[in-house]
Amino acid sequence: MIRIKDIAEKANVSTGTVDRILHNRGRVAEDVRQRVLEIAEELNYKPNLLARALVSNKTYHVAALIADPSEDSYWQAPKEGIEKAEDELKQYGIRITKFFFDPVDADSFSTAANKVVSKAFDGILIAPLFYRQSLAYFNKWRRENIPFVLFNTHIPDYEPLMYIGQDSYQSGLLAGKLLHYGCSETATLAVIHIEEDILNSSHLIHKEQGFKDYFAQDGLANRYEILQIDLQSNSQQTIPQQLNHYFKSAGNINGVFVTNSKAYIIAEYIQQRKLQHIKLVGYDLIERNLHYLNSDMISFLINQNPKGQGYWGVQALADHLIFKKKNNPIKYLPLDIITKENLHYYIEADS
Amino acid sequence: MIRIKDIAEKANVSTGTVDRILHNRGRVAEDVRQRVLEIAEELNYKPNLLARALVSNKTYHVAALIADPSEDSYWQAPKEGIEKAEDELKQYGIRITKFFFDPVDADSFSTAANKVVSKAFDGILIAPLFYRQSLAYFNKWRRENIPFVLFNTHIPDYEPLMYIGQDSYQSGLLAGKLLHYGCSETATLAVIHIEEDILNSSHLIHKEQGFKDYFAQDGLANRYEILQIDLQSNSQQTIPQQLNHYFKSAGNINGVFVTNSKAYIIAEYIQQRKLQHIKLVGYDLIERNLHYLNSDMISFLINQNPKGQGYWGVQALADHLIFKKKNNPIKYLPLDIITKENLHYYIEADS
DNA sequence: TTGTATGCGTTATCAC
DNA sequence: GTGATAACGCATACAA
Repeated sequence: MIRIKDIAEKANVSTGTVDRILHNRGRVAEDVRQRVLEIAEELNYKPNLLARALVSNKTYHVAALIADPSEDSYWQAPKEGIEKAEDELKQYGIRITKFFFDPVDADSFSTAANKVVSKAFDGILIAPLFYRQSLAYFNKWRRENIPFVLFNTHIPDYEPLMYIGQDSYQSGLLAGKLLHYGCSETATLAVIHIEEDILNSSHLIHKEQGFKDYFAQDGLANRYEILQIDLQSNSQQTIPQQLNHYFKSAGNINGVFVTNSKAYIIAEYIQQRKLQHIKLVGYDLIERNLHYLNSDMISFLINQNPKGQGYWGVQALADHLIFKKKNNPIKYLPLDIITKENLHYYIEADS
Repeated sequence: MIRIKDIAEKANVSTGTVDRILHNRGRVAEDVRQRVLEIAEELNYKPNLLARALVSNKTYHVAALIADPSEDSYWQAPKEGIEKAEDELKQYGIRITKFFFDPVDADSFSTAANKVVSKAFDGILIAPLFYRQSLAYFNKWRRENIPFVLFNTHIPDYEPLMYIGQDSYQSGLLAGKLLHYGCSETATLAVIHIEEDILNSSHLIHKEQGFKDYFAQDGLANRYEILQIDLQSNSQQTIPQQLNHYFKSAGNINGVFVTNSKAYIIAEYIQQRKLQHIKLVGYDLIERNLHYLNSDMISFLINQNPKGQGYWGVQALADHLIFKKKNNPIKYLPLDIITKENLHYYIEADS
């Protein structure tokens, strides 16, 4: 392994000079600069990250801005991922402060983001559930050169350090495949959005589009009918009543794709109405879904590794802050297909 | 973060003394020993792994004993995983020497293992495909206190540092679920072993057992017929001929589970005979399988993350050698369900 | 039996 | 512009 000292000796300068060149701190003669850079290149110098991390025993304060797990248990997993990463990285000087907001309340998001802004953090991990509210903060952090990592929801064009999360469109395609495989040659399928403001959630639209595009491929187009259903509990009818209506008018529904983590609502309905033949695909390993996965009401859950999203988000910030490593600006986590039989590998994934 | 120095000050001794106590190097007064250990406990001392790795810039020589990828392309992935880990760990002093053997030749395994034994390595990663031949080496390494990690094939009772790999029985259950989900209320299914000496491969038996047990559960037992088929190309008939025979005598086969990475052989047969309605589940993301996965001849491939097995195997040795960390003695990697639509996350998984 | 000094590779400060 | 040098936390050789 080549050290700075090796480069220095070969170039007949001191380690201090080499260091200044390698870090672009100026105060060096141009010819020396050229020579040293050439030698570093030639020797294929790679800094020793251990030594670097050891010497810079600075504390880095990172803010994590996520939805409150007590409002929506889905957010428990990202929180755990963040905490796991913090645990591993705290000896390298990473400190994390978490800020929670209500996932259905844009104002609470802004309130939390304002708290973050008032504190001067070295890096920020954020799940920008609210598009419009997020933009101003992104601009501010970009101006101030504070690195921020997005996860769960992608908002391009604001140069985050990284986006970590799902490929929504692709997951819709996958859901299509799973229902197609489980249904006969011809079938009626429903895409159901539950308790969502669809127009404000581009990722739901992408999921639906992926699902529909799956069945638009050669030979499938006229054999499968795709319904789009919207369920909101705050209307005149309860959700089961609304479902009664849809299921009656559709005649016979063979498969259902729920675009968020609320598949358990459909599963419950299926169970009560004894419609077990309906294949059901949804998202996310939350407890109420797992219950129906284990009783075979839900066929498959697509897992977007929410814990991993939190974990890798913090790791990306650490790579940047501590190790000055460069990462890809985007990291899609695998779309894991979960069924009763492989579930436990994914919920015990603690190593 | 608590340092050795902090403990030393609190105990009114020097850092050298604390160090000797913490590492059990003796030459300390018993009362001092007690006091220091108490203080370390009380302060919750955690050694700084960075500093430790930095100072002990020893080179650790690790041997990796795997099957030759040019004999069976499945082994390309473990090899890549090993190389990826080596790349990450070489700055911490890990050097890996790879030894290849022919996966169908027990003698070549012994030859390779003998080479390993003659060299004095600090740690060994091994895929013990041949049970009987492996045992003597395990005993030797255990006697000499050389840590060895098993992957791909589990041989308990010899105290490896760790086993990393698949849970064969569970993967059989999973295959059962996938075929059950894709078939109608009643069906005939085949478990096919291809080119294997089954009696000598306990993991194939476990897979088959898991598969059968899936269909032994309540309500399924008398609706599904399970055939067991053995294919060997070195008999009088070609494999397609043998398949003709089985398929004819069975009447109608609706689904096939191939217990190793050779599902492509069945896929080819299905395609040529225009039996596309047959659902096919197999193992492993090798190129010939992927081709048929993409053309929908193969419905699902179960991935056992062979690259991850190599990678984590080396990591486990490094944790032990460099960081003196303790790991669980067993690590089952997730049984990933792969279909055309989520495939690319698993083959590009390089981050 | 105990304490001190030195070095690992990098960074940062300071004197020249 | 440049080159010594100290420091990060740990391990260890050697002096006491």
